[in-house]
Amino acid sequence: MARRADTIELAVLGLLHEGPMHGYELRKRLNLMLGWGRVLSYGSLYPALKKMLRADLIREVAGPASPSSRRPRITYEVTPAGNEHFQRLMAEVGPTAWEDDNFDIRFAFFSSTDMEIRLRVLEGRRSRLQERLARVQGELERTQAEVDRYAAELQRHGVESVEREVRWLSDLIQAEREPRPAPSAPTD
Amino acid sequence: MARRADTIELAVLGLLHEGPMHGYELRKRLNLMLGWGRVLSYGSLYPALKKMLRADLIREVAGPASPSSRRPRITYEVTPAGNEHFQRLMAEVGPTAWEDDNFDIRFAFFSSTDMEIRLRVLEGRRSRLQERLARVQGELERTQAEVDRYAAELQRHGVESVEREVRWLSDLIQAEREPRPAPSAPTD
DNA sequence: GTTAGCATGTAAGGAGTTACATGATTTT
DNA sequence: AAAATCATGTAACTCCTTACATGCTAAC
Repeated sequence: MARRADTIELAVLGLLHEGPMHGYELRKRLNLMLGWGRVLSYGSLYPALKKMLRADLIREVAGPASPSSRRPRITYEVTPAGNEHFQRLMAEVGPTAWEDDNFDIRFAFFSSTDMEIRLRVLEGRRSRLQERLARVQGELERTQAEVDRYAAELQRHGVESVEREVRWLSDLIQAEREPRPAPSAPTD
Repeated sequence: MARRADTIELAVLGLLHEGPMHGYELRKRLNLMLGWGRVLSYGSLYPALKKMLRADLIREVAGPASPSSRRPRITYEVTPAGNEHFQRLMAEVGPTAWEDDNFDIRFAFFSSTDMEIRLRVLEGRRSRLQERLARVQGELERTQAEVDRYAAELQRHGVESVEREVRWLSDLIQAEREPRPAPSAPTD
């Protein structure tokens, strides 16, 4: 099943998909990629790598990729089993929280999957957002008068942001469905 | 100092500011208020209430607010010490992560603080976002060519969203600075 | 009469951060 | 020569979620 911890595995496998890397570089790339949102610490990355090594999802690369000199860096690459696991995680349909938490990472590695899965992920996210939107707007109407001015503004801004994201997803879904890879976005 | 756990305290104190409430209701209101983002479980709320009770931030309300009948609900109210603590948390300048994590909650309770603090919180958030924006955009330029199509689109969307939020904050800051609260009554 | 919602709590466990420990190499 | 950055790792601790335990009342 889709556990919480699979997030790191997904990210690591996705990055190693591009080529062998060692832990330090993995962390840098990851923190760059996530950008906004939490940064990953060594305290979670290295143990995760060890675990993945034991599970045969990744393996150490034999040849010393760097000429020599430096401290022995441990460079990893994906195993066939790791590749399978990656595809499974990319396609996985789990609890809402899991799918939402991992949307960004999945999206970032879309190039490494099929269109079928890309569409499923995009549409899944869109429908979850729309569902929440409906729920929140229903609650807004019900409690309309009694809410504080600032609380209301926060709600309004939240709704607006989510509506924007839904539009973004819709554009992406459409672009995904169209055969030709359009050069630029139609603007907003 | 500002610890991670203070988030719940801040939220509870802010809600109780509106009037006495029991745990169950507190949780409902909170999950409504947070809306998007994680929901709070009883497993964290009730222990937190106990802890706050011990710290004399809240106290049980004597009079049975509800006629009777129901299971004995424990209704809480804020103590003077709790009120002080609330104001301290609202004004607190801590590590970036803490301030960012708590921005929404603080904003939702803006009515319970002074304009001075509101401005500080809004401006603090804006400058942190702008800082990150500059950093990410710098990195985008540096790595421009080599990034994956989807990863790039995610970055672009992220930048756009943050830019929007900066504009939103700027509007709020300006509104806060203007003497007249344009649309409706001057105060509450 | 049984399901759903109200209401409060505890125990176990997951996940990740912080802080510590260590040492080489490059830049200033 | 010092400071920054590369590089890997461990241990303790925090915080929260899940699952369990309990029992009442309202609605269907």
